[in-house]
Amino acid sequence: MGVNDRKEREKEELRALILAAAVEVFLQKGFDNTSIRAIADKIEYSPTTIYLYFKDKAALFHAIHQEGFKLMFHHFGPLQQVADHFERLLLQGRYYLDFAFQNPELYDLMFLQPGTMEALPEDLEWMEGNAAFASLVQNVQACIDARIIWAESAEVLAFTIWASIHGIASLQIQKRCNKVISEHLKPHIATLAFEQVNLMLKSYRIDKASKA
Amino acid sequence: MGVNDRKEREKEELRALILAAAVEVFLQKGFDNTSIRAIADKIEYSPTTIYLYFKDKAALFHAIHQEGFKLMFHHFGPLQQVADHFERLLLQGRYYLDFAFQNPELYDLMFLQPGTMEALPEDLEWMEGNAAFASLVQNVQACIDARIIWAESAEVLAFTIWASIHGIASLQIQKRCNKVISEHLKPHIATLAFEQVNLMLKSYRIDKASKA
DNA sequence: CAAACGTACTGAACACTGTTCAACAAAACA
DNA sequence: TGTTTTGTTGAACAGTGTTCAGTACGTTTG
Repeated sequence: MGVNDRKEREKEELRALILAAAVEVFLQKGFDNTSIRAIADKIEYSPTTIYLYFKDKAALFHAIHQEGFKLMFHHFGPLQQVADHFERLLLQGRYYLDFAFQNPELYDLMFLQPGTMEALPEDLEWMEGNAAFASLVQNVQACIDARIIWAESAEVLAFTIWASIHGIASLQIQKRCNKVISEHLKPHIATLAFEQVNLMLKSYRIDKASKA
Repeated sequence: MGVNDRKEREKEELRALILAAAVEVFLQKGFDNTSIRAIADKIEYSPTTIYLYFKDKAALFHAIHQEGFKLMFHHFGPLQQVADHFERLLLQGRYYLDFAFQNPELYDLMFLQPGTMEALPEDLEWMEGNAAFASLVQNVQACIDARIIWAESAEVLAFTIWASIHGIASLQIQKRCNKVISEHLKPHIATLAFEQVNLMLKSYRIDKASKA
């Protein structure tokens, strides 16, 4: 049955085409101004066609949000080469912030838009988010096991770390930073953020002096 | 001219009526489902009338956001009675999180929705946010001056504190918490958040042992 | 008191949005 | 060749923010 194979391939291709166009429009015009009709126009198909490949607009945005996570995991790739546990944890924080600052619209969709969570397919788990958080917990646990840092619960500490870094990213992306911070500090927000991450993580570090 | 006075009073009253209805619909139906027509229906006026009192939907939401800040400042009221600088700073963190958890929709509008910032009247300053941040900076500065905590810059530390707490509030309100945190931790998110605030603030405290 | 004015208000319309459904054309199969 | 399946779409529905010409009423003036 070579015919069915080809048809399935073509279906996959059109789905990918729609998704690519959706990402493009989304990154160009932002969340609120991304309409089904605009996406359809871009690929020269009828708006109705999109509904044959995605249940509704929420499902389409969920697919975009998945692309965002793919990109983020790709961004995290180099971490696997870092052997030192604490260094790896530090870097993950930096890479996370890097990703947020470099892809504000995607970060918004992944971690800020509430709709993205409400539209999880069939109320299943948030796989992408869980995977990302699990990798953070794992890195924290490695530090605890190696007695580099101390914490009662790796999960709680990981959540704390995540919240702090996310807070900076969120304030920046949702434009609360620039309205509040002094003019002379604005160019250094990214630097400040990194220093903050370092400082926070190091405050959990077991003091080597107290060991001796 | 008693007539003009009365007219101005009536105009003010209708504006207040529209705003109250807008807040009510907003708190009931959420940001996305608050339509001009729904607000107009509630007060039995034509949708067109609303545009005689508010330039557009963004201006109306800006007014709601102002109401939110009024409520928050009211929430902060008891702080003025707290004489101990460090205790006051701690409490401000708790009250801020309290406010966020108790008024998620308002917090969303005030600190998360990007539209709220883009629609500042005539690109002026973000007065409400600036005032709130200034009060935090002031409390931090008081702690620094009293040599309770150490920091190079009160503003930078205030920003760091704000970002951390906002991060927790943001993850909670935008529903990323419940999807990622273990089942047994969920009932304690608020508690965890408070402990996190305490821990973070205390890590900046000047160690009394090192003084001696 | 009656006519003119000013203004608070509105109905209808425009251009958009997401979404659905009956209709159609073309490809696949018999 | 005739039938069925499949991919695609135009038109429509209900909703959105917003505008503008028009109305109706309270106030001021002649």
